[in-house]
Amino acid sequence: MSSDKSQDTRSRILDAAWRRLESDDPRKSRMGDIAKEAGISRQALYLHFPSRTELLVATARHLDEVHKVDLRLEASRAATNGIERLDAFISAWANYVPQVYGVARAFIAMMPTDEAAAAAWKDRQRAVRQGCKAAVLALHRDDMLDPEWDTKCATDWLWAHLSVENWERLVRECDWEQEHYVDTIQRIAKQVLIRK
Amino acid sequence: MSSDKSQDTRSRILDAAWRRLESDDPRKSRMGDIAKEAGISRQALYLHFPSRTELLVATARHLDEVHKVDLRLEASRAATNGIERLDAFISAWANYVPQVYGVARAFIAMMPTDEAAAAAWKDRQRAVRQGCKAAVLALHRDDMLDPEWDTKCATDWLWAHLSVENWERLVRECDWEQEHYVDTIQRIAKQVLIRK
DNA sequence: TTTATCGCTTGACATAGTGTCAAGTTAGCG
DNA sequence: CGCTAACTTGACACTATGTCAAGCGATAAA
Repeated sequence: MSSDKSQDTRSRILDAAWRRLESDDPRKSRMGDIAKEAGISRQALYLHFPSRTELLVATARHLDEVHKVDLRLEASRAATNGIERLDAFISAWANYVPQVYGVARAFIAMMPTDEAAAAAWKDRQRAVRQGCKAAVLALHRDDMLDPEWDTKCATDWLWAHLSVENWERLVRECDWEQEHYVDTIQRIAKQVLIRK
Repeated sequence: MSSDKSQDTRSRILDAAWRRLESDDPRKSRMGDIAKEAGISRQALYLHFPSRTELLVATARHLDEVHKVDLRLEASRAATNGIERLDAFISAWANYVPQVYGVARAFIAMMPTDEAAAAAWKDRQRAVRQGCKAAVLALHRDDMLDPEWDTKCATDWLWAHLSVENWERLVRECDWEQEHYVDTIQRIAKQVLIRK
């Protein structure tokens, strides 16, 4: 199960999946396409992953590890005050989005039909929401949260505002520069959440 | 082509499609399900609509007519100043979203795979964006647009903020009351777009 | 040197949903 | 009576996922 060769192939599959999902035509990310990209047969894929959903979940986790998401988000927890923390969290997450975009899109596409994919994606979303909540609570502790908001709704809004779909719309469809996106979202978040 | 009976069946199909898309389990909106709901055979559907995509497009247009979207959005154009216009447009659109949600979700689900569905949905989106643009330009004419923004980016942001996905997240997933959603989005839009 | 096992291949097949095709039925109408 | 429009039934092609079975080659253990 965990021989060198098997592990090596597994990595090649995950890389191949990522490459296809990130490519020009992400519709060419069927099991056969990914297998071909990895240089193995379609059936061999199923020897490593029981389903497309599981493969995508593994690919997402793989990306998390490669890009050390934990560390990135950790940094925002180190901020000394609520505002810095908000900025740091937004910057950390918003700059990770472009790198998981391919995988995210695949999950979003599968959600309506695939129960398991929907669950996996929601789970990841929950983690982001957790970060939003922490940022909002930090603001609240500093008595910096605009009294128009309760912490629950503020978290909801921030989370929605940081969604992959929002990023997709602004950066991919409206051609915002990534940097402009991050700056603008930070500015708006502060403007909306922080007491005047 | 335009006999009474044929037109009547067509309406029944559109109603049936809408009902299924809006139902508890919208995955049960396959061609067979919709046909059954309309009380005809699956094949008869294809006598009226050449494809599922075309059926959805027709359903969306049907809803637009039934709910008189043109009139609703017209009202926002009558506002005397930019701020009123922004409020009116947001209220008009945001209160229409719940009624097209089922159809919207179906389009969103088909987008990644179906070229024609993607085009049709983007076309509808363009219309909303047009409304956003008009509202932003009205603000700009009143010299009320925050100088942080140029009109293009302000339009982009407002459009993203009013997306169906955003509504879905806040109202369906986070359990906001529709009224609370509308009020909050209006408040934020003003806070973000209007010069201090 | 034989034997077993692991990782993989090839090819056939089940399933679900869309869309096509062909032949037949039924109701209304001149 | 016979025509036509609207619809039915049933078979089929296609695509993508996922399953199953048989076989093959290299490596490692007896």
